[in-house]
Amino acid sequence: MSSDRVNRRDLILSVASELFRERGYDATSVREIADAVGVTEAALYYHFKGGKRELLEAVFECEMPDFKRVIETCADKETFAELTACLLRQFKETGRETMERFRWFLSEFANLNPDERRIFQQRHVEFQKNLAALLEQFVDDPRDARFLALGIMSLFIGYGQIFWALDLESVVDVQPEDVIGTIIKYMKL
Amino acid sequence: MSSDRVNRRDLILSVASELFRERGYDATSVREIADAVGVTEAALYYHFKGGKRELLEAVFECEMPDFKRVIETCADKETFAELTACLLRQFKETGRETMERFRWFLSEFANLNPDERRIFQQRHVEFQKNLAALLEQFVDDPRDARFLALGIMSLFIGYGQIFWALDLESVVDVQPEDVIGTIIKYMKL
DNA sequence: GTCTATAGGCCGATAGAC
DNA sequence: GTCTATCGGCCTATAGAC
Repeated sequence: MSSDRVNRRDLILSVASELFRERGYDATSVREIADAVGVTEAALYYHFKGGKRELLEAVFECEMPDFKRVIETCADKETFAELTACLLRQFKETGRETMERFRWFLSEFANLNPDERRIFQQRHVEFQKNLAALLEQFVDDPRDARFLALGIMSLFIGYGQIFWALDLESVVDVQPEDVIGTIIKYMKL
Repeated sequence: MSSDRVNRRDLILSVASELFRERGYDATSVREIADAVGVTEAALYYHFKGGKRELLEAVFECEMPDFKRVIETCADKETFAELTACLLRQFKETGRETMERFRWFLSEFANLNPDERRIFQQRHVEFQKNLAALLEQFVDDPRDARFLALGIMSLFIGYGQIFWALDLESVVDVQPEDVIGTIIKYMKL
């Protein structure tokens, strides 16, 4: 069937994506990917003529974290407390997956070429700008709004890397709202 | 000379450590390490009978981040502002290297066995407890002190991963004192 | 302790039949 | 499009001479 054919490439991509994230690019062989999909290496090379490296590029593209939805969901809040509560809620719902991707991009950063790095960096700059725009409602100095946006971003990502990627949650028994929430509780805004 | 002989093992270790951090464990071959040291593979296997895996274990041990010095340096501060300023100063001085190691441990987490993971996690729990103890001077609720310690840790590590490991500093042009300092500026402590 | 030589395996990639 | 078969190369690791 035609749809089977069309989907075959996507299937390879999603399997490769999972294995790359699980074991890392260098530790994953084309053989393993082909086996997991249930095709031969030769078939895989038919779909990805650029070989393993093209596979990586395709995974980069489709696994790139996207923060647009987070900003959109929290755009209409009228107080700082409501805004941060909304961000925290989003983080608890979808942050785990985003943080796993972030960890992978970070660990594979050495395998990216300058262009690919730029794209990933640009995503974060974009998020920072959007968040800063939201914060300007509650902060007089736009410079402060920008720095606060970066700080909040650091706080969330720091939590994600320590407690989820490093699995410290299994040792310490805290929740995002405890750690991030307490910092925010002490902020005069 | 005897000292040459004693140091040979350490030399291999430091070269391996650098290559592992630069390219990752899986992407670094024993051949490359031996070449970089200037010995043959066979000589390397004489010093590390457990092969590549033993090399990794040894690197884990000697590259493990240690926060003791940070806590000691900032232990005598009398206000929250002084304490955070001291932490920020330490971070600017030695944080870059610590954060590079953190990034590496994070990216190689899948290659660690449960025991090794525990040791790394334990280091962070220890730091958190020490920092919480310092914060109890300025915060009434010990529970809040603990959560604030975790939050501050998240903030610093988040900054390090985003702006240094991801090299966002080259795109955004901020400094740790801008981002972390602004968050702290808005805290009522 | 360090070397040379080599075993044995998995790697990425391709040719050519169907 | 998918297969079988295969190539040359690099990998980890070891045996044995010096």
